[in-house]
Amino acid sequence: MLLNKLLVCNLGGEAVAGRIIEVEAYDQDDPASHTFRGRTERNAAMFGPPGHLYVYLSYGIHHCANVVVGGEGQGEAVLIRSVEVVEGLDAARRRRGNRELGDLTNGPGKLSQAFGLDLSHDGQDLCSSNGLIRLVDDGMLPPRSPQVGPRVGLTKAVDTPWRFSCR
DNA sequence: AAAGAGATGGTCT
DNA sequence: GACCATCTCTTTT
Repeated sequence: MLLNKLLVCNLGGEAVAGRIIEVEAYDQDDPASHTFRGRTERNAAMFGPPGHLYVYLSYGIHHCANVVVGGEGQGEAVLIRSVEVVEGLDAARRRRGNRELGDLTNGPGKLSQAFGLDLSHDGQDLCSSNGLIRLVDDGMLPPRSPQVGPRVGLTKAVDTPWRFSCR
């Protein structure tokens, strides 16, 4: 379960951490998934070992971050759609053009920008203790039990109810 | 408050 | 050459 874990990044000398509050799942049988048509150069990380990062460029402008799940060769990942910054707010806001908190990391492209993530971080291990990008379970309980709903922002398989949030 | 359009570039056919 | 797992700004109600 990825919800309520912390994404911790130390990039460009600026540490930013955030609590994951919304995610969206993709697997190889999903027409909307990048892995639907098999392995390519771009989606290679999704077929790699779980616990690694998959970053792709969206609409030529934004970066989106996923956590690889499932087993190696499975082509499954979970897109991080929204987080709540708990550390490094100054750096996050500077990268986001000094935007208000409610507009800071409430979208996959926005949070990647706030955390300084880009294509160069594709495939990174999120579980190694000395990594610059990490996924941390701090044992905190979710403020709300997880909600399930249809996915958004897609053109295929829109109704597959694989969006989860605890907002 | 809601709806529409343009930006922009890597990846795949 | 077409397609997008998005965001922001502008226009319209």
